[in-house]
Amino acid sequence: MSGQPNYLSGERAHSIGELTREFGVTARTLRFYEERGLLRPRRAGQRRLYDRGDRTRLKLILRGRRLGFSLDEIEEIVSLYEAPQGEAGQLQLLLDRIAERRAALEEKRRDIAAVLRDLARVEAGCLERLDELGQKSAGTKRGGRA
Amino acid sequence: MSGQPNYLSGERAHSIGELTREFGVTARTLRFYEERGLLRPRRAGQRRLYDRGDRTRLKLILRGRRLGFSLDEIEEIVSLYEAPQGEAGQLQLLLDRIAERRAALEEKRRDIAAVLRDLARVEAGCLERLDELGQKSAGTKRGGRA
DNA sequence: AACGCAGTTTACGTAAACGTAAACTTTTGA
DNA sequence: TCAAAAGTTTACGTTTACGTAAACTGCGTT
Repeated sequence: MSGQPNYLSGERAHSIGELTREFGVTARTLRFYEERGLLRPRRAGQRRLYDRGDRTRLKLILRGRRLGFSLDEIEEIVSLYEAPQGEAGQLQLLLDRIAERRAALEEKRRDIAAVLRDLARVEAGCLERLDELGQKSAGTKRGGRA
Repeated sequence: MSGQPNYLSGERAHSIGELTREFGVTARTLRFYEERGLLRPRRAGQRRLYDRGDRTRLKLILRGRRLGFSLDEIEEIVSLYEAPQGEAGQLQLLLDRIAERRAALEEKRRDIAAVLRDLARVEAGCLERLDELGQKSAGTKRGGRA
């Protein structure tokens, strides 16, 4: 528990190259996210330095991306995590926005469940059909078990 | 159970305008999906006629879209549902593709769970803070309960 | 000194998924 | 019958999320 800011604490900051390898994104992507205001790494001269907070943000961003959110939406979501502890009105607004996001996520969850269910049905049909074929083949070519 | 094709059965086919209203998409979108091969409504002269099958496909497409899949991925998913009942090799391939899709969906599911968990944490912090404010306000201005 | 490597800015290019406008035909209600 | 409404094709425009290329800087080798 030191009051030191991140860049003075034990953990090393990472170069852009390290980040690209760790997260499987290109440097262009990281710079683009910065340009969009989604990331704000500090600098050592020109070079960007990404600390733990930046990596956390990036994880959130990529999670949102995998879920098909636009960068605008991602920005909104990420901003929820870093809300400024305002007064009652602000807090209520924040709660409302959280509720909205939750609703969107739960729709996605239902969609996923539906697709998974359908896939399971197709798979079952597939296996059944394979089983039939197996039977036939077993009758036709004398053994069955190779 | 009639052997009749859809367009001879009881249910009416729908115009493009009806579809746009039912699903909240533009006609442009429906034509675009057709151009991409995702939909194949039959025609009465020039006009498109969408039957039950087309509406089912559209539902699948929109579900995929909400989940952030590209139209290419959606095409792949939808094609899984209408696989041609091939022989063993084909079936195995189909099973493999189903497994891939399932994996992708389950990653999304985990991502959703993670975001929901984080949102719940932020929400809890929010409520706690609101509670504190409520206490203070209650002490300050004599009543508390409005 | 020269080189290569990682990083930087600037700027134009691109694929996906439609939006929008024009010009035309077909349906349909008054 | 005739004008509005709905639908059609064709074609260019737009936004998002980066890709790609050029030209430059600083640093550690060799």
